[in-house]
Amino acid sequence: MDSMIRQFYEIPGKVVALKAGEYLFHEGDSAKYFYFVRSGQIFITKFAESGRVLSLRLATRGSIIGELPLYEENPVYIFNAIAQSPSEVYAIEFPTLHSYLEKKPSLAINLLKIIGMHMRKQHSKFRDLVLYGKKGAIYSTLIRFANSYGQEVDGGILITVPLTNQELANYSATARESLNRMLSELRRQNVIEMRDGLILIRDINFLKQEIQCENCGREICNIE
Amino acid sequence: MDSMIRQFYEIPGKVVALKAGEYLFHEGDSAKYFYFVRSGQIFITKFAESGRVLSLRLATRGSIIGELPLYEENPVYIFNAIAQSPSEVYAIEFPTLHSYLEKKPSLAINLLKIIGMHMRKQHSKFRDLVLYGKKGAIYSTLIRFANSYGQEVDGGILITVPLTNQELANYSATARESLNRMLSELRRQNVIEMRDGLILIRDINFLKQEIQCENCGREICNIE
DNA sequence: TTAGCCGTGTGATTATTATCACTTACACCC
DNA sequence: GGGTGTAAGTGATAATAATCACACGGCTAA
Repeated sequence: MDSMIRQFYEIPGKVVALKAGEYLFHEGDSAKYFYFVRSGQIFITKFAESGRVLSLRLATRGSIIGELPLYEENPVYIFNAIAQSPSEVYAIEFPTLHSYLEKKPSLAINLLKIIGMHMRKQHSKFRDLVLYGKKGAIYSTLIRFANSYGQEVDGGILITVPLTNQELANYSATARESLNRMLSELRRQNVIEMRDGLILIRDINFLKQEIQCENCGREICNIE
Repeated sequence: MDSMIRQFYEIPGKVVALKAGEYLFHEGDSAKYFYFVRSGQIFITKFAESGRVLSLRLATRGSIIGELPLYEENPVYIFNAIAQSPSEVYAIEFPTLHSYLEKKPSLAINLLKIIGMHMRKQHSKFRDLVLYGKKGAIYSTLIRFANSYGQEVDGGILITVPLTNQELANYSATARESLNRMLSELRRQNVIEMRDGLILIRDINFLKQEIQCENCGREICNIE
């Protein structure tokens, strides 16, 4: 993925540094920049009027952000982007990106590839949620986090991002209590365990089986 | 949308004619062609092992199909495409499309625009389902069909595509019986009515309010 | 040291949705 | 006209998930 991104560094833009918790943009803001992440992690979320929060991605080095309104008339961000940890992003103005895309076909094709990958991710997430309910959403989220931020340790895969139950619930569009109960159940079944406040997945195959994972690969089945 | 598609006609390809009910491709088939629809309507669906069917789109004139695996290593269709009525599609081989995209930046940019639009559609569908449950999925499906295939008539908007309850349920990932009950409820509330086997939406604003429609416009809120 | 806050865990209850089982309605064909 | 098939409609029940209420533990700031 990094190789596809490299090309974008040649486009003039600016580096933006963010502290943990700082917003890069809010949904509804008029959209001026296309971003990609140089370092750190960025939450992508959406608010519901009811007060609920829907978490969509946790972008990391090499992820692009804010690409959706690229060719809109009055571009507006439809998500929030919030730094989870201190982060740096590279910001390119839409008109600048437009002109480079017109001049450099290989750049446009790379962007096509990246966005195509995003589509695939979304489809697979949609599938998991729709066909296997909340359980599907939660198991799928765990697998995605493992693929993006998992580290092989003795006993399984450690998800190296600290996540509260509430945050995990936001990713699976679930009530915190429901998520909590399902995690307890998984713990009882020895599928996961907690280690220093992080989740250790002991039996990822169990999760995959339950949601009839199509083994689409880490390129697609991730949370970035 | 048509203007964006016109360019693709200049690429060498072949016309494929389909009878109603005929498959253009099955999920799992190795993918060789990128298609766009010249006439007729094409169902895009996905099967679950449980026997359930998930309907995703009803493509029509100007819609592109099979774009997802365009840049995959071993491209495979991940959906089924079935003609709903007698249809014609234009088929372009992936390598041919690749070379044209490299030569004509404006073509790549048009494809970017189209795929970007698809992303927006998907996101809004995901939102409706996730935040407002099955009711959200069903109301959203009705609104999308109205936007794509609705005709203003006396008393409301007539959805000019014949749809069984089962088919509608597949679009909303709902049990037929649940869908049926919700439609009955909407009929009782005078929000919809049946006319010659088609659905007439008498009060689309009711549907929009219930799911906190963001009024994203027909370009996005459709089923194509 | 202690009060306050935050996150976790859990029981009880309610709301939503699926499933099962069946009836009715209608079109089509012999 | 009767038989067959397919879709619609509906009651009863079960499964799933949300909501409400509250207890507990750990951390921290006064």
